[in-house]
Amino acid sequence: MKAKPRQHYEARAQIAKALAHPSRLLILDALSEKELCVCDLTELVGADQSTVSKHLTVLKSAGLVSGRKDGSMIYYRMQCPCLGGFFECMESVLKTNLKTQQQLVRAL
Amino acid sequence: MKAKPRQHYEARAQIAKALAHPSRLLILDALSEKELCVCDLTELVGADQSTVSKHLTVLKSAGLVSGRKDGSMIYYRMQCPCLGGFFECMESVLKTNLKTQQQLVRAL
DNA sequence: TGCCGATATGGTAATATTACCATGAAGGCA
DNA sequence: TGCCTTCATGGTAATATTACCATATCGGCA
Repeated sequence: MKAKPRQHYEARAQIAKALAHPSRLLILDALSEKELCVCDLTELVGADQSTVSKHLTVLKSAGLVSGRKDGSMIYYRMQCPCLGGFFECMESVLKTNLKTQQQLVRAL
Repeated sequence: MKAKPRQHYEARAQIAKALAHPSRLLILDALSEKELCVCDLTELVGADQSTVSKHLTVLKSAGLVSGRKDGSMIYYRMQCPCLGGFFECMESVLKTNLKTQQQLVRAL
């Protein structure tokens, strides 16, 4: 591994941080199908509108979603098709973790 | 999208949180090449040994790395080959963000 | 213009994360 | 056994994240 500057990892950590909240993962999951307005997402998440708006700001700052203005509403959409691969990776990690736990239980 | 329980996203957020720190990304990057002991990683990260140990605990709890004991040392290794795909995804997001910024600058 | 619905932002309290120091536990070796 | 090295853990202070309320902004419409 060639040493990369701290800045390199800071930038990547920013993206990971944007993914590190259940509500934001839910939002991304919903947006992976079609674009939705803040009101749709607010209802979906079930939190205060301002809270959802701030989550969207985080996702947008990380470059994971983008907003399209239409009248008084703003439709958000996913910006990164590759995120699907990440979600699959998380699934496989969780599956592996589950197997590991089962083995531990069996060994009792 | 079929509605998934909150728990579903909580579990995934835990994994994303484990990735959401520059030092931990640096550690994973190093471990992607070969297994390393805590002392190697402590020197690499340049933080207190206890700090690095805690980072490793976070990564291990998330199921992203595993430790192998050898004498008085513990060698850590990556547990999830699929993480590479995630890193590529982050790269592509960062690249896209850069392009977007350049376009904004050009539009001035 | 005046009001309303949709979003964003500022303020603030609760909670979580992080780093370091001090210390504990366990293995290797004289 | 006693000491040293390696790693983990408890404590604590600084910082970051998060949620909600209140409010500002902006577009549409009467």
